[in-house]
Amino acid sequence: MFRFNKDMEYALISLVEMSRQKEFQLLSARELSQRYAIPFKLLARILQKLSTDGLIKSVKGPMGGYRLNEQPENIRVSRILMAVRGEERIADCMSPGGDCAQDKIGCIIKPLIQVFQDKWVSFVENTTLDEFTGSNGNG
Amino acid sequence: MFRFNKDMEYALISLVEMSRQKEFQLLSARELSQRYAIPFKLLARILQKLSTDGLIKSVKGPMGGYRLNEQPENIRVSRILMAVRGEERIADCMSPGGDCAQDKIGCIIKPLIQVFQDKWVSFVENTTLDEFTGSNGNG
DNA sequence: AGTAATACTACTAAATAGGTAGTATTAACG
DNA sequence: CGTTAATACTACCTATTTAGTAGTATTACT
Ligand code: FES
Ligand code: FES
Repeated sequence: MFRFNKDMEYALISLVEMSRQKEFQLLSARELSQRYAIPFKLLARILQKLSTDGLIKSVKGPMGGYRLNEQPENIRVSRILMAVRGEERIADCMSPGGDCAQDKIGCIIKPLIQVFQDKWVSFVENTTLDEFTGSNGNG
Repeated sequence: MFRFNKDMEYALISLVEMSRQKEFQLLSARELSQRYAIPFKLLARILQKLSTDGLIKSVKGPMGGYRLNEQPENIRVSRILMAVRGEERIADCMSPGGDCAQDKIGCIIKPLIQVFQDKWVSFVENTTLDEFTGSNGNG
């Protein structure tokens, strides 16, 4: 609960790495997979999602690979989440029209859940990739 | 990923309900279980965790049950999380001494993960139960 | 033609979440 | 003192989600 999963971790690693490439220089799934010991096919699938979204650009064939399609300062964490995981809420009842079983008497914790949801959305909307690419703490 | 699970949902419902009881009045697991259609044994186990933590007080025997052991304004969400789930981070590498596989070259996304971790902790530390007990939005 | 890259889909394994069951302990009440 | 209704604890099972594997198709450089 409330944990980054591997897909997001791999997506973030890939995007940060790409942001460090020289402009228009491509980075292949194979290269990333080996550099970070990430299962190749798994990583490829994630990169394809980022590509479908338009966050990154893909080039097929030998010498192909991926590169960022946006400036890091324009890449919001919310967009990465959307590309990799699709639309997601912190609880089912936060979906449009969604609700839990206690609708008759009114759910007593919905306001609480809503506060979490709003804060979360605000956070991922206001956090961009470039905030992290500069400082490379070891660890 | 980043979703409330049932345990937390049930814990929150229980705590908010207790905060609405008259002072020192007990609420039993059976009553809560029926009122919210929550599996009894499952709910009982969660309440026992809250009791072990000291968040709520338990009374055994007929006429027994649970009541809040703290003022709602002193119950931080972080404490509820700790009682129900134990120590948890948004990623393994956020644990003391923890790290991902890329320690040689320095993990490029650790600063990013750290930002999330810090913001998250700050949020759950600064959010208390009483912020929600007043407004009971239906839905 | 051969090869090295992405694209797509189906499947499997591992981990987590959610729920069930049974027994022990405690205390009110007749 | 026995019955009963409550919490306390532990083991187990099932369902869902996460993580990883496999195979094939497509594209384009050489
Ligand atoms: S409506 Fe969200 S938990 Fe009840
Ligand atoms: S140290 Fe946290 S993902 Fe690398």
